[in-house]
Amino acid sequence: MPELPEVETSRRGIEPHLVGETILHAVVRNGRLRWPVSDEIHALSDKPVLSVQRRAKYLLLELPDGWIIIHLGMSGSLRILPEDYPAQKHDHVDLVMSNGKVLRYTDPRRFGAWLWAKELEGSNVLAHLGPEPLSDAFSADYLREKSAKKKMAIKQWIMDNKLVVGVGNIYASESLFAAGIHPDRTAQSLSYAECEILVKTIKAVLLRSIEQGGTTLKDFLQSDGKPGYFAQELQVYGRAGEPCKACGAPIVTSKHGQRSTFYCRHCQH
DNA sequence: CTGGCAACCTGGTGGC
DNA sequence: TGCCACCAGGTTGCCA
Repeated sequence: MPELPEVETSRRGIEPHLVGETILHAVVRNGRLRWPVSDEIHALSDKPVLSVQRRAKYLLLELPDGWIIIHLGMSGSLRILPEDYPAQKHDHVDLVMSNGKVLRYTDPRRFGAWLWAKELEGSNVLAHLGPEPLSDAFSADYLREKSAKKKMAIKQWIMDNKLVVGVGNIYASESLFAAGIHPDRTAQSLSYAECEILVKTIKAVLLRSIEQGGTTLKDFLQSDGKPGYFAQELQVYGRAGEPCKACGAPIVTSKHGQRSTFYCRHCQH
């Protein structure tokens, strides 16, 4: 479920329930995630939450002596629940709060992560990440310069976290469609004008999805249990064989790396 | 350094 | 109903 808009939606959903409250302790039912849940998380006790932040697709809970770093992987989600709410099969981690609620992490595929870092700068997972897509650092000048010698397909390149973070498989296809750029184009082949358009459409697509509360695919729910509504606005993702909303030609699908790509042959060049 | 791709894990779907 | 192949929102790590 989680691309950047889903993570930001989760962040906004949980923040008011955590900041100013105290984590009494954690309950780790299954610590075998992408990496083992950090020892410091098992050992949490009586720590106030100072802030809830986000970097790329990582959620960052600031405590007085360090940071809880959470990644939702492919199938993870976070909800705020009453502390006596029964745990289900894939509910792997709870943070039990002083306000009678729990932050519950559910992740069937266990590709997610719960890590601890004393300082964010010392975190392996956050090192080497590119700029945030919604920041001024992600600009046409930047994209053009970084792409000058890249022969990689632009679809794969915009999904590379070293270039820019937060553009996942759904929004890569959606952004390229909105920009009218064919996903097979090499990164270095984009003109400056195309870099400008692509940067602009990536920001617009992500912002719009955040406004809509993320994309509902399979079972993504916001932290209050409501669905995200961006799926209704998807132009190409998951629409193979259906008519392009702009020209009526059938949307086609292909692969870049191991990931499905969706595009319109007529509208994207 | 780059690019390609297998791997991590579970569940849902569609074909036979 | 059963079995099996294949698909899925992300990221790392190993290989050539």
